[in-house]
Amino acid sequence: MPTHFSGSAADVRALNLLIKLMRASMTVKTQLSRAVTGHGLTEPQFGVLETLYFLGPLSPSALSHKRLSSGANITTVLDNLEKRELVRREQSEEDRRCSRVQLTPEGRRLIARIFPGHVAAARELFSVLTAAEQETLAELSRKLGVGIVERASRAPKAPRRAAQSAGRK
Amino acid sequence: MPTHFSGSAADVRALNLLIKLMRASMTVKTQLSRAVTGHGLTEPQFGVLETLYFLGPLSPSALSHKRLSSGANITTVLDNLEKRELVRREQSEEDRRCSRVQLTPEGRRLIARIFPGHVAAARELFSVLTAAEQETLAELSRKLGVGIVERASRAPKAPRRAAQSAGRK
DNA sequence: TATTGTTATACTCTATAACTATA
DNA sequence: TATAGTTATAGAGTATAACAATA
Repeated sequence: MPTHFSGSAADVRALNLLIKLMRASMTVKTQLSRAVTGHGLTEPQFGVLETLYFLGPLSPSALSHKRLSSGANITTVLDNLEKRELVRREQSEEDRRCSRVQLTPEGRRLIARIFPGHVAAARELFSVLTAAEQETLAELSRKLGVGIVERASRAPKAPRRAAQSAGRK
Repeated sequence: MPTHFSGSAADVRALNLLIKLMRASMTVKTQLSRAVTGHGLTEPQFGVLETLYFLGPLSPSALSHKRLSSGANITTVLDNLEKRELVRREQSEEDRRCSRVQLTPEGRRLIARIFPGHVAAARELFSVLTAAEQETLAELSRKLGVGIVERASRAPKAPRRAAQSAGRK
């Protein structure tokens, strides 16, 4: 798509970056998802297991924040994982509205078995870049991701940074 | 998740890059999708319209290759676009198995209206990086994406380049 | 026989809104 | 009233397999 588009230099640069970045990330994602689907897991399911594996038991609402999806959606994904007995929900005793989601032994076993291969596959894919290039790419990605989130939180709605709560009331 | 993982230096580097790259691309994608869903389009629908807009009429099979999804899936997405009269299918006269998918005037109008804002939004997001950083990120992304695809096509199935058809029979 | 495309089928994901239980 | 989570509902995406039409 890079052709046919005429705009400012900044527009052309942005579009070029957008295409390259999306294509690269999609390619990586697609390649890596093979290992995951091979174990009968969908990508969201894998993401939830991985999150629980590294962060420990979490409430559904915490999971929905971490995974950036709605509560109802997390409920669905957890239902599917619970059917396969990979996670378990336990009700909290202090606040009985809350629950804690944790890996079952089988769930832990599965993610522990998949994860090293997942990393190895990523290492293999990334080996088309030198170590230095990988580090540069990681750093620029980090700066981009963090920068966007920070900017968004600084100016929740308005396009310019203006004191929003000081506006009309 | 970067914590808690112990592996070789290459593994740690790969996992770090994977997390940063996926997070950045997801953040960009999520931000940009708002404009698209605002027009009642899903991401796959937008992708198909965009592809037809820049490449002209294509067959469903060509679309499924471009978009990296199955033929049946493209059929579904095209059905949904056709319901809204944004694309039209025409049967080829030479090879009557084939068809050509093209934008309707409304489809062209819609994508032409959305696309500039899409680019502008990308430009705005990427402005957290300098122009030089954007170019570096694009170049490394390109190298990564192209490198993976080339490597995969060189060794279609086997992990090592060995004459596959010379194996057992 | 091989190719193009659709149908049939079956899930999973996803969101919004309404609801339950608790605080 | 507000919060945590589920249910209800609806639709879109996705894939595999079977099929039709054509080459």
